[in-house]
Amino acid sequence: MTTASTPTWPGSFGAEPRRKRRALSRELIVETALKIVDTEGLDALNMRRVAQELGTGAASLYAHVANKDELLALLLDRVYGDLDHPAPDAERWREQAKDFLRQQRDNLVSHGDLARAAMIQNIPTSPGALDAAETMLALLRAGGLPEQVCAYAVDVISLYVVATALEESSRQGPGGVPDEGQVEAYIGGVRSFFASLPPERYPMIVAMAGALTRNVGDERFEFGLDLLFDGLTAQAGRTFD
Amino acid sequence: MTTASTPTWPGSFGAEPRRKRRALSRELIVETALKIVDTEGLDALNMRRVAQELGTGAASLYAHVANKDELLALLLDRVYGDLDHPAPDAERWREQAKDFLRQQRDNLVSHGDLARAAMIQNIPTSPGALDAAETMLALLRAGGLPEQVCAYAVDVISLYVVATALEESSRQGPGGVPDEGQVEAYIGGVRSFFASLPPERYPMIVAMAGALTRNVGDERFEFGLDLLFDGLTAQAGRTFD
DNA sequence: TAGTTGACACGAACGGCGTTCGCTAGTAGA
DNA sequence: TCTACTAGCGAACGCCGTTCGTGTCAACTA
Repeated sequence: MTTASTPTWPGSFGAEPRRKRRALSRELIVETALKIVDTEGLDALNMRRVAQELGTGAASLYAHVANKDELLALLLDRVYGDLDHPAPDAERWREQAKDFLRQQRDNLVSHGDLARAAMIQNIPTSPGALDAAETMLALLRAGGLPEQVCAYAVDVISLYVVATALEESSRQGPGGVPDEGQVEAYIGGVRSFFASLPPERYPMIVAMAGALTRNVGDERFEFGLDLLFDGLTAQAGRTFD
Repeated sequence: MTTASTPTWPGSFGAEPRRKRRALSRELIVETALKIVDTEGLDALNMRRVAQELGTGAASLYAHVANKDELLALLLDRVYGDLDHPAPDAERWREQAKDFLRQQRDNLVSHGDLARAAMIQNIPTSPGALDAAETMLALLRAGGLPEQVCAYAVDVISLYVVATALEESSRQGPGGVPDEGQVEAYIGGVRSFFASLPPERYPMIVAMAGALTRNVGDERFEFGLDLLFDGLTAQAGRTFD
Protein backbone atom coordinates (compact mmCIF):
# COMPACT_ATOMS: atom_id res chain seq x y z
CA MET A 1 0.00 0.00 0.00
CA THR A 2 1.44 3.33 -1.04
CA THR A 3 0.32 6.18 1.13
CA ALA A 4 -0.72 9.34 -0.67
CA SER A 5 1.66 12.13 0.20
CA THR A 6 1.68 15.82 -0.54
CA PRO A 7 3.17 16.33 -4.01
CA THR A 8 6.69 17.68 -4.05
CA TRP A 9 9.12 18.70 -6.70
CA PRO A 10 12.81 18.11 -6.12
CA GLY A 11 13.80 21.36 -7.80
CA SER A 12 13.11 24.77 -6.53
CA PHE A 13 10.11 26.92 -7.40
CA GLY A 14 11.88 30.04 -6.26
CA ALA A 15 10.35 30.13 -2.86
CA GLU A 16 12.87 28.85 -0.31
CA PRO A 17 15.84 29.13 -2.64
CA ARG A 18 17.82 26.42 -0.90
CA ARG A 19 19.55 28.30 1.90
CA LYS A 20 23.15 29.19 1.20
CA ARG A 21 25.38 26.88 3.22
CA ARG A 22 25.79 28.51 6.61
CA ALA A 23 29.11 28.60 8.38
CA LEU A 24 27.97 26.55 11.36
CA SER A 25 30.28 26.69 14.36
CA ARG A 26 30.43 25.90 18.04
CA GLU A 27 30.22 29.57 18.95
CA LEU A 28 27.22 30.17 16.73
CA ILE A 29 25.43 27.14 18.16
CA VAL A 30 26.15 28.16 21.75
CA GLU A 31 25.04 31.72 21.10
CA THR A 32 21.81 30.55 19.52
CA ALA A 33 21.11 28.12 22.35
CA LEU A 34 21.73 30.86 24.89
CA LYS A 35 19.25 33.12 23.12
CA ILE A 36 16.61 30.39 23.34
CA VAL A 37 17.26 29.81 27.05
CA ASP A 38 17.09 33.56 27.67
CA THR A 39 13.78 34.04 25.96
CA GLU A 40 11.97 30.73 26.43
CA GLY A 41 13.67 28.96 29.31
CA LEU A 42 15.75 25.81 29.66
CA ASP A 43 12.85 23.46 28.97
CA ALA A 44 12.41 24.98 25.51
CA LEU A 45 16.00 24.17 24.64
CA ASN A 46 16.38 21.11 22.45
CA MET A 47 18.54 20.21 19.52
CA ARG A 48 15.81 20.55 16.92
CA ARG A 49 14.89 23.98 18.22
CA VAL A 50 18.47 25.22 18.02
CA ALA A 51 18.84 23.79 14.54
CA GLN A 52 15.60 25.37 13.37
CA GLU A 53 16.80 28.76 14.62
CA LEU A 54 19.88 28.26 12.46
CA GLY A 55 17.87 27.16 9.44
CA THR A 56 19.18 23.61 9.45
CA GLY A 57 18.49 20.14 10.87
CA ALA A 58 19.39 18.79 14.28
CA ALA A 59 21.88 16.34 12.86
CA SER A 60 24.11 19.16 11.66
CA LEU A 61 24.79 20.30 15.20
CA TYR A 62 26.48 17.04 16.12
CA ALA A 63 29.43 17.88 13.92
CA HIS A 64 30.31 20.68 16.33
CA VAL A 65 28.89 19.52 19.65
CA ALA A 66 29.17 16.00 21.05
CA ASN A 67 25.70 15.93 22.59
CA LYS A 68 23.22 18.01 24.52
CA ASP A 69 25.13 17.68 27.78
CA GLU A 70 28.19 19.17 26.16
CA LEU A 71 26.06 21.98 24.77
CA LEU A 72 24.79 22.73 28.28
CA ALA A 73 28.34 22.69 29.62
CA LEU A 74 29.42 25.10 26.89
CA LEU A 75 26.48 27.34 27.72
CA LEU A 76 27.48 27.48 31.37
CA ASP A 77 31.09 28.12 30.49
CA ARG A 78 30.04 30.91 28.18
CA VAL A 79 28.07 32.54 31.03
CA TYR A 80 30.82 32.07 33.61
CA GLY A 81 33.20 33.65 31.15
CA ASP A 82 31.36 36.97 31.48
CA LEU A 83 32.66 37.68 34.99
CA ASP A 84 34.95 40.49 36.12
CA HIS A 85 37.64 38.96 38.30
CA PRO A 86 38.92 41.25 41.08
CA ALA A 87 42.57 41.30 42.13
CA PRO A 88 42.51 40.18 45.78
CA ASP A 89 43.15 42.95 48.27
CA ALA A 90 43.70 41.76 51.85
CA GLU A 91 42.15 44.97 53.19
CA ARG A 92 38.76 44.47 51.56
CA TRP A 93 38.68 40.85 50.48
CA ARG A 94 35.29 40.33 52.08
CA GLU A 95 33.47 42.97 50.05
CA GLN A 96 35.38 41.87 46.95
CA ALA A 97 34.19 38.33 47.45
CA LYS A 98 30.60 39.37 48.06
CA ASP A 99 30.63 41.57 44.97
CA PHE A 100 32.03 38.74 42.92
CA LEU A 101 29.27 36.44 44.15
CA ARG A 102 26.56 39.02 43.47
CA GLN A 103 27.95 39.26 39.98
CA GLN A 104 27.76 35.49 39.53
CA ARG A 105 24.18 35.44 40.71
CA ASP A 106 23.11 38.32 38.46
CA ASN A 107 24.82 36.64 35.54
CA LEU A 108 22.94 33.41 36.10
CA VAL A 109 19.58 35.02 36.76
CA SER A 110 19.87 37.11 33.60
CA HIS A 111 19.89 33.90 31.58
CA GLY A 112 16.54 32.46 32.57
CA ASP A 113 16.67 29.22 34.49
CA LEU A 114 20.08 28.24 33.22
CA ALA A 115 21.03 27.87 36.87
CA ARG A 116 19.16 24.58 36.82
CA ALA A 117 21.76 23.21 34.45
CA ALA A 118 24.50 24.48 36.75
CA MET A 119 22.86 22.75 39.71
CA ILE A 120 22.97 19.35 38.04
CA GLN A 121 26.58 19.79 36.94
CA ASN A 122 28.17 18.63 40.18
CA ILE A 123 31.82 19.55 39.86
CA PRO A 124 33.01 22.51 37.80
CA THR A 125 35.55 21.46 35.20
CA SER A 126 35.03 24.08 32.51
CA PRO A 127 37.58 26.91 32.18
CA GLY A 128 35.09 29.60 33.14
CA ALA A 129 33.88 27.81 36.26
CA LEU A 130 37.46 27.01 37.21
CA ASP A 131 38.41 30.67 36.80
CA ALA A 132 35.61 31.62 39.16
CA ALA A 133 36.71 29.02 41.70
CA GLU A 134 40.30 30.18 41.40
CA THR A 135 39.31 33.79 42.09
CA MET A 136 37.17 32.81 45.07
CA LEU A 137 39.97 30.73 46.53
CA ALA A 138 42.40 33.61 46.08
CA LEU A 139 40.00 35.99 47.82
CA LEU A 140 39.45 33.65 50.77
CA ARG A 141 43.17 33.02 51.12
CA ALA A 142 43.75 36.78 51.00
CA GLY A 143 41.51 36.89 54.05
CA GLY A 144 44.02 34.71 55.87
CA LEU A 145 41.75 31.69 56.25
CA PRO A 146 43.29 28.22 56.65
CA GLU A 147 43.67 26.20 53.47
CA GLN A 148 41.13 23.52 54.35
CA VAL A 149 38.58 26.10 55.46
CA CYS A 150 38.91 27.83 52.08
CA ALA A 151 38.60 24.54 50.25
CA TYR A 152 35.40 23.56 52.00
CA ALA A 153 33.98 27.06 52.01
CA VAL A 154 34.34 27.68 48.29
CA ASP A 155 32.08 24.70 47.69
CA VAL A 156 29.40 25.75 50.14
CA ILE A 157 29.43 29.33 48.89
CA SER A 158 29.14 28.63 45.18
CA LEU A 159 26.45 26.12 45.96
CA TYR A 160 24.54 28.87 47.69
CA VAL A 161 24.92 31.25 44.78
CA VAL A 162 23.72 28.78 42.19
CA ALA A 163 20.84 27.57 44.31
CA THR A 164 19.54 31.04 45.07
CA ALA A 165 19.87 31.98 41.41
CA LEU A 166 17.76 28.96 40.58
CA GLU A 167 15.19 29.91 43.18
CA GLU A 168 15.05 33.46 41.87
CA SER A 169 14.67 32.37 38.24
CA SER A 170 11.87 29.98 39.14
CA ARG A 171 10.04 32.89 40.73
CA GLN A 172 10.18 34.71 37.44
CA GLY A 173 8.59 32.90 34.53
CA PRO A 174 10.61 31.40 31.70
CA GLY A 175 10.16 34.57 29.63
CA GLY A 176 12.62 37.41 29.39
CA VAL A 177 11.57 40.40 31.53
CA PRO A 178 10.95 39.70 35.23
CA ASP A 179 7.52 41.40 35.30
CA GLU A 180 7.14 42.82 38.81
CA GLY A 181 3.46 41.96 39.29
CA GLN A 182 3.98 38.38 38.19
CA VAL A 183 6.69 37.79 40.80
CA GLU A 184 4.51 39.39 43.48
CA ALA A 185 1.58 37.19 42.50
CA TYR A 186 3.73 34.08 42.82
CA ILE A 187 5.04 35.09 46.24
CA GLY A 188 1.55 36.02 47.36
CA GLY A 189 0.25 32.63 46.32
CA VAL A 190 2.87 30.86 48.40
CA ARG A 191 2.15 33.14 51.35
CA SER A 192 -1.58 32.47 51.35
CA PHE A 193 -0.87 28.75 50.99
CA PHE A 194 1.31 28.84 54.11
CA ALA A 195 -1.27 30.91 55.96
CA SER A 196 -4.05 28.50 55.04
CA LEU A 197 -2.34 25.45 56.53
CA PRO A 198 -3.85 23.83 59.66
CA PRO A 199 -2.37 25.81 62.58
CA GLU A 200 -2.46 22.89 64.98
CA ARG A 201 -0.05 20.93 62.81
CA TYR A 202 2.01 23.81 61.40
CA PRO A 203 1.91 26.54 64.08
CA MET A 204 5.29 28.00 63.12
CA ILE A 205 4.73 28.06 59.39
CA VAL A 206 1.29 29.63 59.74
CA ALA A 207 2.51 32.23 62.21
CA MET A 208 5.57 33.04 60.11
CA ALA A 209 3.92 32.95 56.70
CA GLY A 210 4.77 36.60 56.21
CA ALA A 211 8.41 36.30 57.19
CA LEU A 212 8.85 33.11 55.16
CA THR A 213 7.70 34.75 51.94
CA ARG A 214 9.25 38.16 52.47
CA ASN A 215 11.02 39.19 49.30
CA VAL A 216 12.38 42.73 49.55
CA GLY A 217 14.90 43.27 46.82
CA ASP A 218 17.98 41.18 47.40
CA GLU A 219 17.64 41.16 51.19
CA ARG A 220 17.22 37.39 51.21
CA PHE A 221 20.36 36.79 49.16
CA GLU A 222 22.36 39.28 51.20
CA PHE A 223 21.26 37.58 54.40
CA GLY A 224 22.70 34.30 53.19
CA LEU A 225 25.95 35.98 52.20
CA ASP A 226 26.25 37.58 55.65
CA LEU A 227 25.46 34.27 57.29
CA LEU A 228 28.15 32.45 55.37
CA PHE A 229 30.85 35.06 55.79
CA ASP A 230 30.12 35.53 59.49
CA GLY A 231 30.35 31.79 59.88
CA LEU A 232 33.64 31.92 58.01
CA THR A 233 35.21 34.34 60.51
CA ALA A 234 34.10 32.02 63.30
CA GLN A 235 35.88 29.15 61.51
CA ALA A 236 39.00 31.22 60.86
CA GLY A 237 41.06 29.48 63.52
CA ARG A 238 39.94 25.96 62.73
CA THR A 239 42.51 23.27 62.17
CA PHE A 240 42.12 19.85 60.60
CA ASP A 241 43.81 16.54 61.47
CA MET B 1 -1.11 -4.22 2.94
CA THR B 2 -1.32 -6.54 5.89
CA THR B 3 1.92 -6.98 7.72
CA ALA B 4 2.79 -10.51 8.77
CA SER B 5 2.86 -10.74 12.52
CA THR B 6 3.94 -13.44 14.90
CA PRO B 7 1.04 -15.86 15.39
CA THR B 8 -0.81 -15.56 18.65
CA TRP B 9 -3.69 -17.33 20.31
CA PRO B 10 -6.11 -15.28 22.37
CA GLY B 11 -6.57 -18.02 24.93
CA SER B 12 -3.97 -19.22 27.33
CA PHE B 13 -1.64 -22.11 26.80
CA GLY B 14 -0.97 -22.34 30.48
CA ALA B 15 2.14 -20.24 30.47
CA GLU B 16 1.42 -16.69 31.64
CA PRO B 17 -1.99 -17.52 33.13
CA ARG B 18 -3.40 -14.02 32.73
CA ARG B 19 -2.22 -12.28 35.87
CA LYS B 20 -4.77 -11.96 38.61
CA ARG B 21 -5.98 -8.35 38.76
CA ARG B 22 -3.61 -6.59 41.11
CA ALA B 23 -4.87 -4.15 43.67
CA LEU B 24 -2.97 -1.20 42.28
CA SER B 25 -2.70 1.75 44.63
CA ARG B 26 -0.82 4.99 45.14
CA GLU B 27 1.20 3.48 47.97
CA LEU B 28 2.16 0.42 45.96
CA ILE B 29 3.21 2.57 43.02
CA VAL B 30 5.27 4.89 45.21
CA GLU B 31 6.92 1.97 46.97
CA THR B 32 7.80 0.33 43.67
CA ALA B 33 9.17 3.57 42.25
CA LEU B 34 11.27 4.07 45.35
CA LYS B 35 12.74 0.60 44.99
CA ILE B 36 13.76 1.40 41.43
CA VAL B 37 15.38 4.69 42.43
CA ASP B 38 17.21 2.94 45.27
CA THR B 39 18.67 0.21 43.12
CA GLU B 40 19.04 1.82 39.69
CA GLY B 41 18.97 5.57 40.23
CA LEU B 42 16.63 8.36 39.29
CA ASP B 43 17.41 8.18 35.58
CA ALA B 44 16.12 4.61 35.46
CA LEU B 45 12.77 5.71 36.83
CA ASN B 46 10.07 5.97 34.19
CA MET B 47 6.42 5.10 34.05
CA ARG B 48 6.86 2.01 31.90
CA ARG B 49 9.53 0.69 34.22
CA VAL B 50 7.33 1.09 37.28
CA ALA B 51 4.40 -0.52 35.50
CA GLN B 52 6.54 -3.42 34.34
CA GLU B 53 7.66 -4.02 37.91
CA LEU B 54 3.98 -4.23 38.85
CA GLY B 55 3.16 -6.53 35.95
CA THR B 56 0.97 -4.03 34.16
CA GLY B 57 1.10 -1.24 31.59
CA ALA B 58 2.10 2.37 32.07
CA ALA B 59 -1.43 3.61 31.42
CA SER B 60 -2.71 1.90 34.54
CA LEU B 61 -0.60 4.11 36.76
CA TYR B 62 -2.35 7.26 35.66
CA ALA B 63 -5.52 6.22 37.49
CA HIS B 64 -3.64 6.68 40.76
CA VAL B 65 -1.01 9.28 39.96
CA ALA B 66 -1.61 12.43 37.92
CA ASN B 67 1.75 12.36 36.14
CA LYS B 68 5.43 11.72 36.69
CA ASP B 69 5.96 15.00 38.52
CA GLU B 70 3.35 14.02 41.07
CA LEU B 71 4.99 10.64 41.44
CA LEU B 72 8.31 12.34 42.19
CA ALA B 73 6.61 14.61 44.72
CA LEU B 74 5.04 11.58 46.39
CA LEU B 75 8.42 9.88 46.45
CA LEU B 76 10.00 12.83 48.20
CA ASP B 77 7.13 13.08 50.65
CA ARG B 78 7.46 9.41 51.40
CA VAL B 79 11.16 9.89 52.20
CA TYR B 80 10.63 13.04 54.28
CA GLY B 81 7.99 11.16 56.21
CA ASP B 82 10.69 8.86 57.63
CA LEU B 83 12.15 11.50 59.93
CA ASP B 84 12.22 11.54 63.73
CA HIS B 85 11.11 14.97 64.87
CA PRO B 86 12.72 16.17 68.13
CA ALA B 87 10.78 18.21 70.67
CA PRO B 88 12.66 21.53 70.82
CA ASP B 89 14.72 22.01 73.96
CA ALA B 90 16.10 25.54 74.43
CA GLU B 91 19.16 24.13 76.20
CA ARG B 92 20.37 22.02 73.33
CA TRP B 93 18.48 23.27 70.27
CA ARG B 94 21.67 23.55 68.28
CA GLU B 95 22.65 19.90 68.55
CA GLN B 96 19.03 18.89 68.04
CA ALA B 97 18.92 20.89 64.84
CA LYS B 98 22.18 19.47 63.58
CA ASP B 99 21.07 15.94 64.35
CA PHE B 100 17.83 16.55 62.54
CA LEU B 101 19.71 17.79 59.49
CA ARG B 102 22.12 14.86 59.56
CA GLN B 103 19.10 12.61 59.61
CA GLN B 104 17.62 14.37 56.56
CA ARG B 105 20.84 14.02 54.68
CA ASP B 106 21.26 10.33 55.51
CA ASN B 107 17.69 9.72 54.48
CA LEU B 108 18.20 11.34 51.11
CA VAL B 109 21.55 9.72 50.43
CA SER B 110 20.15 6.29 51.26
CA HIS B 111 17.76 6.63 48.34
CA GLY B 112 20.21 7.01 45.49
CA ASP B 113 20.17 10.33 43.70
CA LEU B 114 16.62 11.15 44.72
CA ALA B 115 18.05 14.40 46.07
CA ARG B 116 18.17 15.58 42.47
CA ALA B 117 14.41 15.54 42.39
CA ALA B 118 14.33 17.48 45.66
CA MET B 119 16.69 20.06 44.19
CA ILE B 120 14.38 20.84 41.29
CA GLN B 121 11.31 21.02 43.51
CA ASN B 122 11.77 24.66 44.53
CA ILE B 123 9.30 25.20 47.37
CA PRO B 124 8.25 22.38 49.71
CA THR B 125 4.48 21.96 49.77
CA SER B 126 4.14 18.28 50.63
CA PRO B 127 3.14 17.32 54.19
CA GLY B 128 6.44 15.60 54.91
CA ALA B 129 8.57 18.52 53.74
CA LEU B 130 6.33 20.95 55.62
CA ASP B 131 6.71 18.88 58.77
CA ALA B 132 10.48 19.09 58.42
CA ALA B 133 10.33 22.85 57.88
CA GLU B 134 8.01 23.23 60.87
CA THR B 135 10.41 21.33 63.10
CA MET B 136 13.40 23.33 61.91
CA LEU B 137 11.58 26.60 62.51
CA ALA B 138 10.58 25.49 66.00
CA LEU B 139 14.19 24.56 66.77
CA LEU B 140 15.56 27.87 65.52
CA ARG B 141 12.92 29.82 67.43
CA ALA B 142 13.75 27.79 70.53
CA GLY B 143 17.25 29.19 70.10
CA GLY B 144 15.81 32.66 70.52
CA LEU B 145 16.60 33.86 67.01
CA PRO B 146 14.52 36.68 65.50
CA GLU B 147 11.60 35.64 63.34
CA GLN B 148 12.98 36.93 60.06
CA VAL B 149 16.38 35.36 60.71
CA CYS B 150 14.69 31.98 61.24
CA ALA B 151 12.62 32.41 58.10
CA TYR B 152 15.62 33.14 55.92
CA ALA B 153 17.85 30.62 57.65
CA VAL B 154 15.56 27.64 57.27
CA ASP B 155 15.74 28.12 53.52
CA VAL B 156 19.50 28.37 53.35
CA ILE B 157 19.97 25.42 55.65
CA SER B 158 17.66 22.96 53.92
CA LEU B 159 19.16 24.04 50.65
CA TYR B 160 22.54 23.08 52.00
CA VAL B 161 21.33 19.69 53.16
CA VAL B 162 19.73 18.75 49.86
CA ALA B 163 22.64 20.02 47.81
CA THR B 164 25.26 18.11 49.79
CA ALA B 165 23.10 15.00 49.66
CA LEU B 166 23.03 15.36 45.89
CA GLU B 167 26.78 15.83 45.76
CA GLU B 168 27.32 12.77 47.92
CA SER B 169 24.98 10.59 45.87
CA SER B 170 26.67 11.61 42.63
CA ARG B 171 29.97 10.46 44.12
CA GLN B 172 28.48 7.03 44.63
CA GLY B 173 27.19 5.38 41.51
CA PRO B 174 23.52 4.83 40.80
CA GLY B 175 23.69 1.36 42.30
CA GLY B 176 22.83 0.43 45.86
CA VAL B 177 25.93 -0.09 47.95
CA PRO B 178 28.39 2.82 48.16
CA ASP B 179 31.46 0.68 47.33
CA GLU B 180 34.36 2.31 49.15
CA GLY B 181 36.96 1.87 46.41
CA GLN B 182 34.68 3.30 43.77
CA VAL B 183 34.15 6.52 45.73
CA GLU B 184 37.87 6.81 46.35
CA ALA B 185 38.57 6.32 42.64
CA TYR B 186 36.15 9.09 41.75
CA ILE B 187 37.66 11.50 44.26
CA GLY B 188 41.15 10.57 43.15
CA GLY B 189 40.22 11.30 39.55
CA VAL B 190 39.01 14.77 40.42
CA ARG B 191 42.13 15.39 42.49
CA SER B 192 44.52 14.48 39.72
CA PHE B 193 42.49 16.58 37.31
CA PHE B 194 42.89 19.61 39.56
CA ALA B 195 46.57 18.87 40.06
CA SER B 196 47.13 18.60 36.31
CA LEU B 197 45.76 22.05 35.51
CA PRO B 198 48.18 24.76 34.27
CA PRO B 199 49.61 26.31 37.46
CA GLU B 200 50.11 29.73 35.91
CA ARG B 201 46.38 30.11 35.34
CA TYR B 202 45.09 28.14 38.32
CA PRO B 203 47.74 28.51 41.02
CA MET B 204 45.28 28.18 43.92
CA ILE B 205 43.43 25.17 42.56
CA VAL B 206 46.63 23.32 41.73
CA ALA B 207 48.19 24.10 45.09
CA MET B 208 45.04 23.17 46.97
CA ALA B 209 44.09 20.10 44.93
CA GLY B 210 44.45 17.96 48.01
CA ALA B 211 42.37 20.14 50.29
CA LEU B 212 39.71 20.61 47.64
CA THR B 213 39.14 16.89 47.23
CA ARG B 214 39.57 15.87 50.85
CA ASN B 215 36.75 13.54 51.80
CA VAL B 216 37.18 12.23 55.32
CA GLY B 217 33.90 10.79 56.48
CA ASP B 218 31.33 13.50 57.00
CA GLU B 219 33.89 16.17 57.84
CA ARG B 220 32.88 18.21 54.80
CA PHE B 221 29.20 18.15 55.69
CA GLU B 222 29.90 18.94 59.32
CA PHE B 223 32.05 21.89 58.31
CA GLY B 224 29.13 23.40 56.43
CA LEU B 225 26.83 22.84 59.39
CA ASP B 226 29.27 24.58 61.72
CA LEU B 227 29.69 27.41 59.24
CA LEU B 228 25.95 27.97 58.99
CA PHE B 229 25.22 27.74 62.70
CA ASP B 230 28.16 29.95 63.66
CA GLY B 231 26.89 32.47 61.14
CA LEU B 232 23.50 32.18 62.72
CA THR B 233 24.75 33.18 66.16
CA ALA B 234 26.43 36.17 64.56
CA GLN B 235 23.06 37.14 63.03
CA ALA B 236 21.18 36.57 66.28
CA GLY B 237 20.74 40.26 67.02
CA ARG B 238 19.82 41.29 63.49
CA THR B 239 16.70 43.35 62.91
CA PHE B 240 14.83 44.00 59.67
CA ASP B 241 13.03 47.13 58.47
C1' DT C 1 -28.68 -17.40 40.89
C1' DA C 2 -28.57 -14.45 36.72
C1' DG C 3 -28.16 -9.88 34.97
C1' DT C 4 -26.49 -5.26 35.15
C1' DT C 5 -23.40 -1.68 35.85
C1' DG C 6 -19.60 1.13 36.93
C1' DA C 7 -14.92 1.55 38.16
C1' DC C 8 -10.59 -0.02 37.22
C1' DA C 9 -7.02 -1.84 34.00
C1' DC C 10 -4.70 -1.90 29.80
C1' DG C 11 -2.93 -2.30 24.68
C1' DA C 12 -1.97 0.69 21.27
C1' DA C 13 -0.91 4.85 19.61
C1' DC C 14 0.62 9.98 19.51
C1' DG C 15 3.88 13.47 19.62
C1' DG C 16 8.35 14.94 21.15
C1' DC C 17 12.91 13.98 22.55
C1' DG C 18 18.28 12.82 21.77
C1' DT C 19 20.98 10.64 18.64
C1' DT C 20 22.75 8.00 14.36
C1' DC C 21 23.10 6.56 9.54
C1' DG C 22 24.14 7.16 5.01
C1' DC C 23 23.35 10.02 1.12
C1' DT C 24 24.08 14.76 -0.94
C1' DA C 25 26.24 18.78 -2.40
C1' DG C 26 29.48 22.24 -2.09
C1' DT C 27 34.54 23.24 -2.09
C1' DA C 28 39.45 22.96 -2.65
C1' DG C 29 43.22 21.03 -4.96
C1' DA C 30 45.25 18.57 -9.15
C1' DT D 1 37.55 20.22 -15.79
C1' DC D 2 37.68 16.37 -12.93
C1' DT D 3 38.23 14.24 -8.42
C1' DA D 4 38.32 13.58 -3.45
C1' DC D 5 37.00 15.16 0.72
C1' DT D 6 34.17 17.14 4.19
C1' DA D 7 30.39 19.43 6.22
C1' DG D 8 25.36 19.40 5.97
C1' DC D 9 21.22 17.20 6.40
C1' DG D 10 16.64 14.23 5.76
C1' DA D 11 14.98 10.27 7.59
C1' DA D 12 14.73 7.02 10.85
C1' DC D 13 15.47 4.57 15.53
C1' DG D 14 14.47 3.89 20.18
C1' DC D 15 12.88 5.92 24.36
C1' DC D 16 10.04 8.89 26.86
C1' DG D 17 5.38 10.88 29.07
C1' DT D 18 0.76 10.78 28.25
C1' DT D 19 -4.09 9.76 26.27
C1' DC D 20 -7.90 7.20 24.11
C1' DG D 21 -11.08 3.69 23.55
C1' DT D 22 -11.96 -0.74 24.75
C1' DG D 23 -12.01 -4.71 27.74
C1' DT D 24 -12.92 -6.99 32.02
C1' DC D 25 -13.74 -8.05 36.63
C1' DA D 26 -16.50 -7.69 41.00
C1' DA D 27 -20.13 -6.18 43.61
C1' DC D 28 -24.79 -4.99 43.74
C1' DT D 29 -29.68 -5.66 42.26
C1' DA D 30 -33.76 -8.36 41.34
